[in-house]
Amino acid sequence: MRVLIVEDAADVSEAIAIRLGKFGMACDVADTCESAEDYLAVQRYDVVVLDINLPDRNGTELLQDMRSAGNRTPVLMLTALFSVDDRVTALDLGADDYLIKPFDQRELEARLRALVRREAEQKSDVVTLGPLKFSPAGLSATLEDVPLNLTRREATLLELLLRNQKTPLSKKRLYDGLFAFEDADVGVNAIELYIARLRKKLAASSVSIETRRGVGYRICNNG
Amino acid sequence: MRVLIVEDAADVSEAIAIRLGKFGMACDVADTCESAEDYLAVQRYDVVVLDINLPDRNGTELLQDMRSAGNRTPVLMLTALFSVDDRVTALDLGADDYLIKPFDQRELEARLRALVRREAEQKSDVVTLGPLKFSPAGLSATLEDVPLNLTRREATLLELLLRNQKTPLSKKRLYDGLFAFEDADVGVNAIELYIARLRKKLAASSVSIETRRGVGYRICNNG
DNA sequence: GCAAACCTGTCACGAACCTGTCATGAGCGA
DNA sequence: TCGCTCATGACAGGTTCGTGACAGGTTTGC
Repeated sequence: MRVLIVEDAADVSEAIAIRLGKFGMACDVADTCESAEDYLAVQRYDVVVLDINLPDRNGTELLQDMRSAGNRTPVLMLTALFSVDDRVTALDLGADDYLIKPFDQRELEARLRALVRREAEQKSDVVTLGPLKFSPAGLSATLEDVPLNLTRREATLLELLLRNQKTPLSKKRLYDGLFAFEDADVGVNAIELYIARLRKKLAASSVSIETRRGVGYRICNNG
Repeated sequence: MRVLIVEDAADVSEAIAIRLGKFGMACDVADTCESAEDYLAVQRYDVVVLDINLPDRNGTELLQDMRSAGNRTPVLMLTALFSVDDRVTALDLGADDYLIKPFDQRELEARLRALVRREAEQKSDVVTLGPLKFSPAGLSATLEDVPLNLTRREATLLELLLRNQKTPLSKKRLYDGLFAFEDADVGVNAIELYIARLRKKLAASSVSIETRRGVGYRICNNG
């Protein structure tokens, strides 16, 4: 899951990012509306945490721009001053939830999960490919009903591949799904590594990951 | 098991919470419809105990909102004035059970367990895994018919694991099932501790708790 | 009321495992 | 054949997990 945190107080955003990171959420941090727009232009997020008070513009304006541009990503507003008016405005503009500072980190996490869950309720079902079953709920997979022991990264990668069986996924795309910007120094080679590790675990079955040189990877079943 | 108690009489809600707490249920208390909605937005509950008479709105309205928002959490209505009309209304709106004040605490417990059981489609009260039998009513378990001496927390954890044998449960999920919001400062490490303690008690049997690093825990029987 | 027993959760440290880099070699296309 | 992309084993570093010891709190029994 990928989260964009738009917040100018570095200490706050960092605390959030570290904490969410521990629960497997990939966090990017923007400290102005402008940089937030850059992030949003480049990357799809599962949810956005948006402070109202930002140095360059008001967070509600950013929200408004997002919505009028057709961006339906769930947004959680965050602010110290949240009058009833602000709150109504925010919700009317398309915010999905709000939280008043100071807030409890655990509550933030819970609300984010609730938002994402609401969004992902439909696609949380089990994905199947021949003898391979993947359950996003527990990040677990079985091959001919024998559990595969996948690590978190392996599971994420497998999910990406399974959800896009038609088209090969470029290494870039996989990379974006697997790592946040802050993992900036991770080499692209890491993707190859995880593909190799997945292949090893799938070796005994009819499911395989095929390479399209210069294009990407695709998972398929030759059963 | 996680319970939301919506009741404005503090003495009543507190009594319920303390009592249910002793049976390993993590209870959050809301004294208005509004705060109840906040809780519901943030946290998944196994069951809601809902008073009809609340200061801000009628409990049935809250119930109606929940159902129309697609929330299928079992609800037990609670009230002093329960005419047949009220009762019919409540059930029509999607309440799963009702109880007339004053009521016996033990009856409340029993009904809550029944509701949750119905939801989990458990035929019998007792959950079994190989030589391990768990009875939620008394929070007691036996291993090869020898009683295991479980503490409240251990028993709650075991129940969570047993009711979700298919998918590994994340530490976060276990945490949410074990602790209420008011236990806010408990560290995540506590989960590891209780897992260790449970393992010790299960050591002599074929039942074990496996770790999925970075993903969660799962109980299974290697008999 | 008091004391003993027990439950609960923190801390700290070591072990186990995951993660990503590097380096080397294979495979493919031109 | 050359140059590139990809595959994969080995390894270091970091993170997550397991567990013993302990302090504070609660329950139990007297």
